Amino acid sequence: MSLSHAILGLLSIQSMSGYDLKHLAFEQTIAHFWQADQAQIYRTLDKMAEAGWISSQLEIQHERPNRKIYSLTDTGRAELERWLGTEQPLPVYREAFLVQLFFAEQLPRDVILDQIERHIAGHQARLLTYENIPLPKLDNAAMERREIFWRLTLDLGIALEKTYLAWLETCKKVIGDVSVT
Amino acid sequence: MSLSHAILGLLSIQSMSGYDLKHLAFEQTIAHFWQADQAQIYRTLDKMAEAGWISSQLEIQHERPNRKIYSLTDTGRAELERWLGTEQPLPVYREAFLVQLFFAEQLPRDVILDQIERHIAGHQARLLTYENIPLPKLDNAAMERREIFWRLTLDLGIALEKTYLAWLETCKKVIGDVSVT
DNA sequence: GTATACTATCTGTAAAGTCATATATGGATA
DNA sequence: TATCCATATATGACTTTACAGATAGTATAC
Repeated sequence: MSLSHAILGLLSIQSMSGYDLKHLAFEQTIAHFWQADQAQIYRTLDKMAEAGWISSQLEIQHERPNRKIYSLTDTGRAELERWLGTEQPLPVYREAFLVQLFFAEQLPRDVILDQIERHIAGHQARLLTYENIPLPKLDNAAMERREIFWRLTLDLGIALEKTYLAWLETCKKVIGDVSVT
Repeated sequence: MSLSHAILGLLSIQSMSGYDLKHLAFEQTIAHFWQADQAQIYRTLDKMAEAGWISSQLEIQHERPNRKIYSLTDTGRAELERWLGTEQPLPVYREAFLVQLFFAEQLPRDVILDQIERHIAGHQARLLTYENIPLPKLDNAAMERREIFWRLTLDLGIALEKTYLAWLETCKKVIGDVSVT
C-alpha cells in the first residue's frame, strides 16, 4: 500500500486533515505523480492510525464541521524513512486511449481525429496547471534543498506532457494524411 | 472494464487462447500501454464469454495441454466498434518512485543515486525492447494501414522512455551537485 | 534420475481503487 | 424559501489489479 507512504510523506511536511490531504496535497501538490480518491484517503488514514503511524487531534470549529488533524508519530516517521529507501518497480502503463488508437483501423478517420483533439486539450490543460505551480527553477541559487526534489518531479511531469503533445500532433498529421477514410 | 476491450481488439485481429493473449499479445504486442495479469485474463475471458462477446472452441493437443481458442462473436465485434469511439479519460499517474524522490530530502544522497541508477537501467531495458519490435517506420510507403496505428502507439512508448531517461540524467547531475549530503 | 522450464488453465485471497451517497453546518445565490 | 456550493468525515458496494499456488503433461538439461 503505497498511498499510505505518500500520506506519510505529506504529513511529514505538515500535519493536516483528510480534507486538506485531498484538496491541497493530492489535488494540488503531487497530482502529477499520485492521484488519490477521497474515500480511499479517509480509509487509509484509519488504517494508518490503527497501525500507529499517525495520530489525530480533533479541531473544534464553530462555523464549519470539526476537523481531524493527523500528525506523524515516531513510528510513522521511522516507517517513512525505511520506505523511502526501498526499491520501487517501474510504473505500469495502462492507457485506454492507446488501446483505441492501436485498433483504430476499424474506425472512421473523423472519430479518431476527435479523440486526438480531446486528448490534446486535456494534456494542454495539464501542462498549463503544472507550469503555473510556483516553484523556483533549478538554476536558481536561492533554492531550498527540498525544493530541488519538488522541482525535479514537476519537471518530469512537464516533460511528459510535452512529449504527449508533440506525439499527438504527429498523430494528427499522420492520420490526416492516411488516404483511406 | 477496459481489459475486456483490449481483449476484444486483440481477438479481432486473431482468435487465440488465454495463454497466447498473455504471452504473445499482452507481453509482446501491447505491453507498452496495457499490461495484464494472467489470472485476470482468464477470468475476464469467462465473463466475456458469459456476456456473449466471445465464444471458445477446444483444441485437442496430444503432446501438450488442450487449448481453448477464443473468437469474437458478432455481439463482441459490435461492442468493440462501439467502445472504440467512446471518450476515454486521460491516464492516471501513480508512480511510487516519484513519491520517493519528492520526499528524498530526508534521504542520504547515495541512496537516491542508487535508486536513480536502477531506474535508468529499467527504462533503458524497456527502450531497447521497444526499439527491437519489428514494425516499419512511419515514412515507409509500403506500410499497411493498421501498422500505422501500431507504429504510432509504439512511437509514444519510445518517446516516453527517452523523456524518462533524459530526465533521470538531469536528476543524477542535479543531485550529484547538491552540496549537503 | 532429478530438477527445472514450458505449455495451459483455473482458483483463493487480498489489496487497491472507484463511484455513489449519507450526514451535518453555514453561506451565497436565485 | 429553495437550491446550490464549500467544508468535513464516513460508509456501502463494487470493480480492478496483484500475488501465490494448484494441476498436469512434456521436454530439456545436468
